[in-house]
Amino acid sequence: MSTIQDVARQAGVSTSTVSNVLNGRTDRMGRATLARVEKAILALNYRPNRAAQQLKTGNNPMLGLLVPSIANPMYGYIAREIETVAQQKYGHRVMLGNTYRSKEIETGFFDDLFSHGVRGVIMISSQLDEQHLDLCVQRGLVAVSYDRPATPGASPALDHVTVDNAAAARMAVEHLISRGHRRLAFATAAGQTMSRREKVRGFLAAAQAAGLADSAHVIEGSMQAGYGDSEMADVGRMLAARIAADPRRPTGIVAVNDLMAFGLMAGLRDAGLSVPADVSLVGMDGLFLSALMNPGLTTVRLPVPLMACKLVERVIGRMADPGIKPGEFIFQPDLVERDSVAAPPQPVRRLA
Amino acid sequence: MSTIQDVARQAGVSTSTVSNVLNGRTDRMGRATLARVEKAILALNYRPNRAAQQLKTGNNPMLGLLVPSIANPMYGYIAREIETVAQQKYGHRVMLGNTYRSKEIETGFFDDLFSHGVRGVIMISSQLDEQHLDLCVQRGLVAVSYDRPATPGASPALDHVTVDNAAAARMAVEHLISRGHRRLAFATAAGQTMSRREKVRGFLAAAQAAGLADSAHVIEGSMQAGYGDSEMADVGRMLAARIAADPRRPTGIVAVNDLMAFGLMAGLRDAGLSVPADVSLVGMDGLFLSALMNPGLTTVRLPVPLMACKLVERVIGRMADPGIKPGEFIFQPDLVERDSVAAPPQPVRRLA
DNA sequence: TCGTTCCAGTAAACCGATTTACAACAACTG
DNA sequence: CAGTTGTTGTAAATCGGTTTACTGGAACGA
Repeated sequence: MSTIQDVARQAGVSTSTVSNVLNGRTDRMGRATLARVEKAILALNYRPNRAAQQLKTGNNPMLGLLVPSIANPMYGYIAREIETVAQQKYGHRVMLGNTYRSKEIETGFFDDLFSHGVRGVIMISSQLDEQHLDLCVQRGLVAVSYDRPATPGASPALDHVTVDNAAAARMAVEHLISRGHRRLAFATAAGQTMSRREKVRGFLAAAQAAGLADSAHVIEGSMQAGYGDSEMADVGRMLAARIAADPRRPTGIVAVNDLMAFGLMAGLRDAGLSVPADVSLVGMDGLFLSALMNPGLTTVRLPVPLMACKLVERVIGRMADPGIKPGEFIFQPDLVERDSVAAPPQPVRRLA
Repeated sequence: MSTIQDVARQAGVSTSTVSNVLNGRTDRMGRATLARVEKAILALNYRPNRAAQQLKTGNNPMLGLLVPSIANPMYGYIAREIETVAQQKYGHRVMLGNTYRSKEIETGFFDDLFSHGVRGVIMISSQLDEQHLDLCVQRGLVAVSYDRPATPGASPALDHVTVDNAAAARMAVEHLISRGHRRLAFATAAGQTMSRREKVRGFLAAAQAAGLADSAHVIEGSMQAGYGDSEMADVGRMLAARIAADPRRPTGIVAVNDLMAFGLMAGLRDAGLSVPADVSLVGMDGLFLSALMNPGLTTVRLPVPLMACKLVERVIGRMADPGIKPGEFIFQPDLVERDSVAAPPQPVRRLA
């Protein structure tokens, strides 16, 4: 690997001049000098050593990206978008970490970000407890959080980029109601996250607004590990068994996310129930996989590419200009209709 | 952020001594001194600056990880395993990049690895052309490649960790044959990769061995973008339409991977065909999602966690000891039987 | 007592960039 | 001609660690 000294020697100038070229201060030298330096850079295939740059300047064109589990297709999708815009639009690389929703792992990741001189991080995780985040923000990290609204009253030290989760739940409920459903359920996993809480709130509010407060319930399955990829679907599957066993079961179910919906579909099938003939189902996320399910899953789609752009734009923007105040950015989802919702089954009238 | 100087001052020793503590050379000092230094480190919550360490020592506890697209659930799964063992077992972080199977993007990633002082990279991508890899290996990168066997004759500069793709295809074929299928197809996407080539070879060989050479065909769908996540399923969907339209269509299909199988299932359904009543289907990969499909997808499962361990072990091992020669590590897959394979439909006997 | 060895620890060079302060020298200006 | 300004460039300090070569003193042996 060649160094700035090699380039300087080759071009017959000082390292300062090479550095000036590197940093666009080309007005400080003659045209001929500039040309010589550029030629030398090309000839040696020179690339500045980031470690040295960073040591001196204190920052690193890199972003931290924390996801609960990159094996979750939703997080994989978001991560793809984030990495792509960070790289192509801003020239930043990304350092990836799976947190498994563990506070210790998150804290360890922050430590490593610091020691690597990374100053910005995108957090895809919406644990209720934000304290350890505040701590790392105090230490100087620029953090942007996905999928959780700002905690009212808490110090707004983070940016929040999120979908309107309550609206998403409302859209799902209204869709089911418009098809004639009256007995509704919201299927979710144990473990509070901000987004789940918001979705539950939206679900309940929408049901109440339609006068269905008494026949809308939240069903919660427990998770062992607590992060969700395959486990989320497993929870759905178990939940489906519970639902199927209930004689007064709901006819329309809203799933907290697509993976849960996939599990629910499989579980209902296991129990001999048909979607949508026996029960209708609406997912949330809009994974490309939802189009491949049988039946195709009706789902509330998040504008992932837009949100990813905003996430990256905010971290990098705020790293460049610390004067920018953290903000909250709420995106609107939309409903994608497929085949998992139909009219509720006609109750079989018992002959007395 | 506190520096080694702060620690030295606080403990009343020189920076060399602190450095010795940091690097485990505790025998070079008295017990009391060691204790003072350790106390100071704790008190200041000191973490060494990686950039400075790296600048001096020339390496960085970080790995590059290249995937075609992290939105592909299979790559997400592998990436999760890799990141987890790299971090937990070896204390290395990972820098992630989506290559979209573009040689330019890959090369750009290598450049950035160099400038960040990263010396090891895991490549999940099996393009036929390995030349640009050789180039970066020459420059001193330790590269480990997933899912491609070593090119015979080529310089074995890389480690190769791969599943026995030919055997995987053979298992799928033999399973179909054991259920009575005689007309077989292998569904794949355009664009040669090593693993696809091997699978095709295994498919054809197994068919021939069973005396079915004339009724086993490879069906190839074209891709625009060329990397595969949602696109791979789209190709499957299109391919299914083509298959359904064929009066002499195969009764048993092996898909190049699970995503392709998902697309195939959806496409066959679109065409009014039933899996497995009309056509049987075997996938490859063993995604957790394959268990959620309707019907559950029978698939050849790759031992992803084992392979991920080996990948990480090899890169890090070879970075530590350049004397280790690159090797080839082949893992065996296994068949997971679900509900997408049945006996072929009885041909309807036309009344003459 | 002198010379040697060992122990505990330090000073200083170095990794590869950035940046500040300054130096030549030419060209104006009054 | 002396003084000012502008242009083009450089020397050297610095970021935060690692590592080599060395030092002061105690302990030991002869």
